[in-house]
Formats: sequence, C-alpha cells, structure tokens
Amino acid sequence: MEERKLAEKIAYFKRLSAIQAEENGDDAYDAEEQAHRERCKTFHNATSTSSRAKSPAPSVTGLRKPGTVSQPLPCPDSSQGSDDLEIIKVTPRNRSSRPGAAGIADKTPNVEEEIIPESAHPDPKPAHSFLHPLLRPRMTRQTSGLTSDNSPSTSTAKRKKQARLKLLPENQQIFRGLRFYYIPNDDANRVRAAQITKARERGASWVRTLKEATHVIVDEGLTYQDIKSDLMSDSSSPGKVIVNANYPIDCVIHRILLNPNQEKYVRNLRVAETPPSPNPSSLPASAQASSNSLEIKRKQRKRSRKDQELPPETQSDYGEPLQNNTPSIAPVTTIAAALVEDELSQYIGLVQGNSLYLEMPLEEEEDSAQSEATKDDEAESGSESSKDESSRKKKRRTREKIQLSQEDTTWQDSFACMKGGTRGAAVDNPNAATIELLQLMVGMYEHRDDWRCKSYRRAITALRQQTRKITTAKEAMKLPGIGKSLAAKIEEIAADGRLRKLEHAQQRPENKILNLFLKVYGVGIGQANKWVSQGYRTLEDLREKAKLSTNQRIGIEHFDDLNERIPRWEVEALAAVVREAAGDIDASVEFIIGGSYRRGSDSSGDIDLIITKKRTRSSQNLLPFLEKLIKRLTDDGFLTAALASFSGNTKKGHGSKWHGCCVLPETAFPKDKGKYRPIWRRIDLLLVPETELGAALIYFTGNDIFNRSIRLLASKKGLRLNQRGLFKDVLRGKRGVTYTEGDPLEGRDEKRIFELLGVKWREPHERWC
DNA sequence: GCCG
DNA sequence: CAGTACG
DNA sequence: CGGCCGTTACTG
Repeated sequence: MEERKLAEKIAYFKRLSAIQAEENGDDAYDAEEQAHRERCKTFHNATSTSSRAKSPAPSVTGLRKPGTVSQPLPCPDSSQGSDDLEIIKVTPRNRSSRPGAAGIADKTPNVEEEIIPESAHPDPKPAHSFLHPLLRPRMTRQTSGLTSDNSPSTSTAKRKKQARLKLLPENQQIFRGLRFYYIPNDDANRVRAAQITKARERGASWVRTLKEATHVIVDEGLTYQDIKSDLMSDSSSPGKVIVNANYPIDCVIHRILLNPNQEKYVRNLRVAETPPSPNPSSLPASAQASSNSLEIKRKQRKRSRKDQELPPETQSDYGEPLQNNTPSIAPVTTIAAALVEDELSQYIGLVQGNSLYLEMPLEEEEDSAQSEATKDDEAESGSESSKDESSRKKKRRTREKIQLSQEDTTWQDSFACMKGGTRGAAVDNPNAATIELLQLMVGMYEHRDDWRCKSYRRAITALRQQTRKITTAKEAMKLPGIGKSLAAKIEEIAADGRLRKLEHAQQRPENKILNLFLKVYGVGIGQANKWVSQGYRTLEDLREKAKLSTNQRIGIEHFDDLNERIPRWEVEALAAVVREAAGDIDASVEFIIGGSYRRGSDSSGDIDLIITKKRTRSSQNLLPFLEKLIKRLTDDGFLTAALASFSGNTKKGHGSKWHGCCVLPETAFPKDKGKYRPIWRRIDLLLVPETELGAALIYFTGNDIFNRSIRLLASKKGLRLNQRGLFKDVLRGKRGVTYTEGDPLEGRDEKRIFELLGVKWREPHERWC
C-alpha cells in the first residue's frame, strides 16, 4: 500500500508538472503564484521555528542572566526558522486580539457584552488562505513557449479577466491536474463561462483542443450524435472522460471528484450499441469497455461490501458511494489519489466536521436501485415520516460505513475533501452568515453539551467547505454531519438571517451568567450550574459568597487577564524569559513552544511550552530540573501562580505537566509595544523525554480537533495514540491488568508517527481543523 | 447534535 | 471517584 | 440506543 501510494504520487506530480509547464504562460498569474509561495514560505518558517525563538524582544535581559549562554534550542523538526523578527513582521495578522473583557464586576450589561462577543470570537484564527503551498508543485517558471494560459479564450479582454482568476485554496482544487475541453469550447454562454471559471478556480485547465483534454464537458442537451464529429477528430477520445456539464457542477458542489461514469453524467453521450468506443471512462489507459451504463447498473445493484473488498486498484478514487464504482477508473487513480487526502481527513471529518461526500447528490432521476433511495430523499421534502427518514439515513450510512471499513486500502484515498485545515477562507464564504450564527450556537453549548457542540462544529466545517450558499434544509442534509435538526437551522438562517433558538438562548439570563462563570478557570458546567441555581449572578457574588477552589479563585481574581489573548510576540517573549532562566539551570534543556503558536497563530489563549532534553527517557528525568526552574521563575516573579503541578504523583511515574500563570516582566517588554502593563497569562509546561517528543509535539500542537481525529484514526487501526507515543494495542483487559500499555511503536519522531498511521504529514500550520 |  | 483542563 | 480522544493528567 505504501508503495502504491508513492507510485501514484510520483506519477501524479510528474503529470502535474507537465501540465503546469504547458499552461500558465500568464505572467500575472505566475507572479501571483510566486508571491503566494513567498508568503507561504515565510509563514512556514515562522511557524516552525518554535524553539529557538530569539524573540524579537530585545534579548530578554530582564531576569538576571548576564552572560548566559543563549541556548540554541534547536527545533526538532528540520525547519530552521529564519529570523523570527522578520517573520513576525510578515506574518499577516487579521484580527487584533480582542480587548480585555469588560468589567465583570458590574452588572448585567457588562455581562452581556462579555458573552456575546466571546462566543463570537472562539476562533480568532486569522485567515491564512495563503498557507498551503506544500503540495503545490513547483511551478517551473517556464516562460514563453505556449503562452497559452489555461484558457483558449482569444479576446484580450477575456484573457485579462482570466489572468485575474484566483485559484481557490489548494484543498478546494478538486480538478487540479485535469484538463477540460468543453463542447462547445467557448465561454460565450454565460452559464458555461461561469462553470469554466469555477472549474479553473479549482485547478482545472481549460484546453483548446480535444486532444490535450482529460475531460470533455459536453453541454447538456447535446447528444452523442451532436458531438460525434468532434470526438471523431480525436483518436484519443476513448481514453477521455466524456461527461455532460452536470458532472463538474456536481463535483464542485460536493467538493470532490466524483465518478464520471454515472448515467446522469453520460446520458446521451454514449453509443448505445457499442459500449467500448467513445466511451466515457476515465483517463487514458484503461478506460475501455466495462464502463457502460449497464455495467454500472449491474454493479450498483449488487454492490454491497464485495465491491469494497476489491483490491485497491479497482477501488474508486472518487469520493463516492460505491454503488457508483466502476471497474474502469483505475487510471484516474493516479490523479485522484494524489489529489485526495489521507484518511486523517476523514477522521477529522468524523470527529469534527467536514468530511467527505460519500453520498451522491440526490440528483434528479438516477437509474437502478439507488434511485429509490434518492427518491425517498426527494419525496421527503418538508414532512416525511420519520420512518422514511431513518431508512434513508440507513442507506446512506451503510454506504459510508462500507467505505470506511475499507480503510486499509482505498477508502482513505477516496476523497479530496479537506486537507489539513488552514484557517480563514471563511471571509468570502457564501455561508459565512450561517456559519457565524452556528458558531454562536456552539458558544451556547460550550461546556454544556460537548457532543452537541461537536456536531455544530462539524456542520460548520462542512458549510465552510461549500463553495456556494446552502439555503435549504434539503441541501444541507446532503452534507455530512448535518442532520435534520441542523439542516432546519441552516434553512432558517438562510431564510431570514436569524436563528430564533439562538436569540432566545442569548436572551436568557441564566445562559449569560453561565457563560460568564464558565470562563473562569477551574469552573466547569457542573459548578457553574450549581452557582447559578444557588442564585449567584456575578463574579463578585462568587468571589464573596461562593466556596471556591484555589484555582477558581485565581480564575476569578484574574478573570480579565486570563481571558485575554496573548499576542504572538508576547508568547515569544514569555518563552524567552523561561529559556533564559533555564539556561542557568541546565543549558542542554530545550524548549519548544507548542499550542496555537506552533500552528502559526498570531495570538494564543495561553502559552504552551514543551520542555525536553536529549537522552532522556522519562519525564521523571526532567523533574528535578523543572522544580528548580519553577522555583527560580517564581522567585523572579515571573510565575505568579500554580494551578496544576505534579505534587502528589502517586501514580506510576507520570509527573509531566505543570500549569500555572505568569507575567511578562517589564524588562522583557519591547519598547515599541507601547506602555507596559503586567498581564497574567496562562502557561503550560510539559515535561517530555526525548523518546516521547514526537507524540508530545502532536499533542501539544493540536488543535484539539486534529488530535482527536488522529487519535480516533489510530484507534480504528488498532493502535493507540496519546501524548506519550503511538502504541500497538495490547489487549488491555479490564482493570488495566495489563501492566503493559501496549508495545510502543513510536514516540520520538513526529513524522514517523504520521507515517505509521498512514497519515500524510501535515505541518503544524495545517492542523487547524 | 450526528451517526451506525 | 467526579470534575476540570490540555491539545 | 450508545459512542463521540486519551487506560490523557491533575485536584479534591
């Protein structure tokens, strides 16, 4: 499997570079691309430089440490970041950190301000649509030659227009590497023009000759008779995909390369009597016979799990329900598989949201068995019996399930759905408004109903992936992770721009109070509920009357500070202070800033530091060091509170993390940042032996959704991933009697863990899910 | 909340 | 043990 | 109807 994938990728890139070489003569385009890559590069460096951030802060002289050897603290992963200072400058910021919470001491009015914005800000993740260069094949700046860009358009005006065409983020380029030839092959028709643009935005090239095309898109209405002559002129046509215009549209809608061998895409485009010839199959090579509709039908009928058990080569690489599998799509594999993401994507989908489209659009008529399921869908319109509903779902799930059970072979290669997420992109998203309201709903459920929360997030991700606005419940239902309830909400939002349930919830004072209380460190839903029911209404109430744990008291006393985001530069400055102090104690200890910082965020909720050292095999080895460090930093006044340490680790050797608060000393405060103000910050320290660094990096880099999905993926493979390593599952009998935690497979190397899991490597900045 |  | 927090 | 990450780790 490994080999196969590799081969595919190689083939893909080979092909791709060839394609790219022949297109893109367009300077503007090239320049833009170039710039894009520059930005990416810069950004990438910035994000990966975690450890040795000789931060912009004028050498953190502050804390005594005169001639201390500034520790190099090499970053484990290659990325030798360049100058952070410079990087930071370039790193785009999109949103200044939210101002501190308003006076909570006061009354309701403030509370209100507190709540709403909070739920709205949950992901201050800046937009980084420019990230993602990684896969982007090097565009050999092949000048001249075929100046032809990827469009046959002739008019200058048009060309210009096209030059401005913006490629969508890579993860949306479902057509990358494909070359479309339209019949008719012009953009005179408005609709077609739009379709062409959409296709091109998603990576397709619009070619002028049939010969160079991989896909022939025939206007709907035209029949085989109509295009016959066209096809005849090209001897290679049998190797092409010939579909009607609905095909690319559906692909766009579903954000994935669908199987073109479906009746609805090839209707009227085949020669009824002679299956083989001008047959829409896939790409060159195999294409032949088998792909006639009859064949398809047959397959559809008896699909079932057997199809799924076919060897990888015969698996569809289109993200699509197996019933549409056809035996002749192998060639496309090369492209599709490469375009497609790893299975982690799917788990991310499963775990949080966005996922793939395993489901066919319930397009108008379809033939065979499937159409029935489809019809159910259609019929259900507004008021379907819950029975129909569930049966429909069953069918769909079954497909998915089957698909998923394929994990070891192709199922993970089957979609080009989301790649490791990057942030942003939401700006111009047609569903932005819907997303925003749903996001508020998430805020309302946060800490209350975790699962529901997750469902909302999942739905949001699915919406974010759409390229066009979802306005009806029916439409929404087609998206993975969106069921009846959410679909209805989506429709409501689309219809009148508001969600009554949300507004209602927002009005409820208990919710406001609850939200307030929940933002206190150490306060969960249980405690918050108790307090609310006990009649407490303000933080002041709590401070004075409630019984608070140590941590909760700290959380309340420093509520504003702790709820304020930390700008990236400060994260670096804080880390520098710690390093500085650490240098005195043990210069060989290394620090890596994890968390959202490592993912490239321009602001963080807290600072996450991994403390590690070569040749350590247990976090215990680092304990003495940490104790000294803590003491030292506390004495310095840097650490201001301990929220969770490892005091009584009676447990087996697991003393590994320290949570607390810190304050950037004025001496470490950059002069150019205005007036100094001490702000309490949350800081998490994680002791990590070298042998566990990889796993710890994954864990501490997150984000949480990413972690959960990759862990879920691991578990589905019979493995176990936690912050200490990847383990081969050892029958863990009940009661953990198994005094073995499983055979450690890997813990040291982050990339290796990805490999072992069969997950394509993702840079930290690609782990926003 | 969704999914199997 | 439940509650909370971490990514 | 039960699962939804971690045999996570720390507090009380």
